[in-house]
Amino acid sequence: MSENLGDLYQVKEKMYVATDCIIFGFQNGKLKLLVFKRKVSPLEGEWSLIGSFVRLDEDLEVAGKRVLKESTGLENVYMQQLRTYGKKDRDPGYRCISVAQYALIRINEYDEELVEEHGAKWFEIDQLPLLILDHNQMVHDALLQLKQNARYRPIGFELLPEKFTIPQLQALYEAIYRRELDPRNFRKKVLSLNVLEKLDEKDRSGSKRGAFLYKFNNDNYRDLLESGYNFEIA
Amino acid sequence: MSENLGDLYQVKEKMYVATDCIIFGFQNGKLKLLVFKRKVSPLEGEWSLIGSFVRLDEDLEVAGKRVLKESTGLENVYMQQLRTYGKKDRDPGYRCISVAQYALIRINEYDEELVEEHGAKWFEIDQLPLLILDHNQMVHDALLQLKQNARYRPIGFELLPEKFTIPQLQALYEAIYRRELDPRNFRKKVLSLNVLEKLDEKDRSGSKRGAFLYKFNNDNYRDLLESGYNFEIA
DNA sequence: TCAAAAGTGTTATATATACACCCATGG
DNA sequence: CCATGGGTGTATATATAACACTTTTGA
Repeated sequence: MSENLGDLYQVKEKMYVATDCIIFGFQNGKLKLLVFKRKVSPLEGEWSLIGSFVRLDEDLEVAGKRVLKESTGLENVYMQQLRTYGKKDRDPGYRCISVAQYALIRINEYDEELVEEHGAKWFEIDQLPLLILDHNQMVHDALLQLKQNARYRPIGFELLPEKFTIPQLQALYEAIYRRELDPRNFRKKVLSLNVLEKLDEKDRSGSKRGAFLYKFNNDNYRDLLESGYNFEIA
Repeated sequence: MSENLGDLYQVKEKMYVATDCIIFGFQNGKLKLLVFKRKVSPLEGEWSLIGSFVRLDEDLEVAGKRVLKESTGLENVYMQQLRTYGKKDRDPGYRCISVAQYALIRINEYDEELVEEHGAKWFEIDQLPLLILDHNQMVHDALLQLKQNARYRPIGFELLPEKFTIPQLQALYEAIYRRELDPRNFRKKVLSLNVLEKLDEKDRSGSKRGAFLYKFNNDNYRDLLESGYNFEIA
């Protein structure tokens, strides 16, 4: 029923609707992307994002989560619609529009076997291979939105393990913003937001001295959002 | 070819793809929306956004511009994809996803006859009627994005006539942000951006004394964007 | 003992906010 | 001559940016 003018002209043509997932992870101070090697023709053997056709009885959002689960085993992941790519000749085979969605996952939690089974591989964000169709464009747009989004919501936390150190968090923001941040200013700012809980443990993987672990406090975050504050960092 | 996992399962089903336009205008200090009275069944006589099915040989973006032209006569309008609405039962008739796009138009430039022909009407943004399907949700989302977008790009200018006064511009931002702004601070800020050209004419429609008209300087705007500046106002 | 990362405070600068009066004009 | 909206400047508070040294510890 979303026709209006369409009705008047009696032009009603169905087309394929796909969804492609831009899966971000963060490891060793680097922002990474999970990319898939196509096992089927056409374009077999080329790199692409992980996607699927949307089924008739399936919400768009559900389709995205299904793809993510099928390829990484993960559920309950932060996922957000990016935009829809609908150039008429974007897919040379047949008319197909694609709703791109991006996911932020904890890279230590995914199912490695499943990922391998799907011929997927993590690439550093600035060492991406050529992807099929408009997938490089999708990644480019997703990075831009991630950058903007990170200013207003603490989505950085979605990419870190439950317990993380402040230097790790800083490295993540540096990777997203693609610039260095001052450690004193960063720490001051992020602690002033009052959404981090300091734990008694230390993580010694990054240095001999070790850095204190923190975890994210969701309640305080909600309060903060409601009070109209924003998470602009650096 | 955007299938991947989809291929593996051989699930390939076509569906309808529509586009709906959220058309904003600004008049007498009020933000307004152009809404359409359905002339066809089902839901005949109900208010809805203006939309159409996307044709097989038509870019998504082109479909949006076509709808806008067919309903208002306008071309070369600022238009931007909002997001895609794809709940499986959003349209009770058949499976149809809709790519919402919003347009900012100069309310003094549209083709009144054409609009009337289509049974369309301007509503003030906070006096909108109930719209069909998820169209109220679309408007809600568009308003939010407009608000956020206005902070970083001078899209306010798209809604004003070519020549406008600073009080008009302020009223527009007040309508978008839904709060009052201080006239001294607003003027200072907006002039400091160096994208306004003061003209020798005055507009006396708002007061006896009259207010100087300005126009928007696109070249300086481009420079400003490149230098990384943002248009955050108030 | 030293290399390497963690942690800490202060100052300067820029930006945002608050605020009140005069100006020009048509009616 | 007065009511109405247009136009202006300054002082304060807040946020951001710049900057260098001490601590801890395993190798």
